[in-house]
Amino acid sequence: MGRTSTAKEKLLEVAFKLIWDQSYGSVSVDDICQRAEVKKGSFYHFFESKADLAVAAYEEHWRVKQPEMDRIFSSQIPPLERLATWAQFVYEAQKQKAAEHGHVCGCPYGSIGSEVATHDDKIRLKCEEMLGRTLRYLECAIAEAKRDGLIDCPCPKAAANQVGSFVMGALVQAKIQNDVEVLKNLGPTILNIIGEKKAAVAVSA
Amino acid sequence: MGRTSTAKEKLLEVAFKLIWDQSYGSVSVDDICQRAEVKKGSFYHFFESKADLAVAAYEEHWRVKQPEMDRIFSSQIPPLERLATWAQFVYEAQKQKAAEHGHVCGCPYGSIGSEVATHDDKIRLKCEEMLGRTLRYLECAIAEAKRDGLIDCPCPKAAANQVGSFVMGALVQAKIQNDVEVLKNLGPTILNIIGEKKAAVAVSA
DNA sequence: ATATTAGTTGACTAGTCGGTCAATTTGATT
DNA sequence: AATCAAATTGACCGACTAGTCAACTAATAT
Repeated sequence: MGRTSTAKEKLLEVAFKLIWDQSYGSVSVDDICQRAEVKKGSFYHFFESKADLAVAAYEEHWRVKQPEMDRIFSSQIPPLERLATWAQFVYEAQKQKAAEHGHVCGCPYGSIGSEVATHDDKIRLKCEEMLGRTLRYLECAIAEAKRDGLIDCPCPKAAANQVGSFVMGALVQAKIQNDVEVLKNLGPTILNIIGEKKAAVAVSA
Repeated sequence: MGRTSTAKEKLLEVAFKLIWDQSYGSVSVDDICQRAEVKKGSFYHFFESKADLAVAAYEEHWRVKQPEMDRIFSSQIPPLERLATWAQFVYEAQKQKAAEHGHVCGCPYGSIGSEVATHDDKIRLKCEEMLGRTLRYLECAIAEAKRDGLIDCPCPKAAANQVGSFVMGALVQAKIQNDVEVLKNLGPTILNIIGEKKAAVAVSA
């Protein structure tokens, strides 16, 4: 039935990259079409609006990202090591992005989410959802660390939120200062927030 | 010499409010002029560009905010209490803003800063400066708490950055979730991050 | 009173914005 | 080979964008 096309996929990919690299408001539909080598008419054949494309682009991005997250947060890996690996991953990913684009790009959920939060509920809700999915990995790892007696943490869910806030804030700072090195050592602070038990005997001395 | 005017001050005030409430990109010069009851011609009599206005608005905002920060971080107050008061202040301020505008507004430095970071260096640098000024209060309080032996903290400056990241991230999350209650109990986590000494004897048991 | 200077005004530009649409082309199915 | 649905195209829309400017007004200092 009818002809086939890769235009939709190209649009999703280009849109996510462009919006992440710049911002939602400063990237126009024309920009996206030009970079995707797709005419605007085709754009509106596949998407109802710019906001709809953004939401779809987030979902497509997650489809690619999830396996990576599943690997980092694999049950085969000790829970605290998962968090350390994730922290390192965040740093490395930002470093690579920064090298590609010439500046720190920050968190695509946090930056765009807080940009449009007060005037585009569709995108805001999608960003909220993406954040929630990420926090679930954190909560799971923290809960398991607690079960293993590795940390002293009354509420894994609250702790996951705190860790999420800290990392998100660090990404915002890195973007504003345009300095990826802000993200170099998130790991230790994360462990500190969730109450890692350090050699307790030493404290009693 | 010549006639006097309050237009400039009105523009600064309205611009900051509007941009904070919405975003830099989605607020037009026309919007600002309309709300300030100033004609666009007058706008460009006082400011060279929209970006220039934004930078000036940040400075004007700080002029009003600084005394408040000086009071919260007064040397007369025990250092850890300063941090707790600030945490409470952030929460209360956001609650009031949210009640006024019908949605959480978040951090004017973080939100706008990360929105424009990759395509407006003037504003980015101003936001960086505003963040730096805020971090100085934190660092000072943390250093004093360390001096007083209240906390176990190797580097006050690094700790201040961590606290700043955490609070900033919490503000982003609050904005994206449009829920001010995310900010209700920042205090304890802040103390946790900077290594508050809890009854050490209990740990040795 | 008058010259000077600062502020005001509204019409104007050229370009961009998100979005529309009818005509056309294409490729897979039959 | 014919059919039909899906994809492409480019011209087009009205609204809006940041920014300009020459004419005008009014307050102040002399």
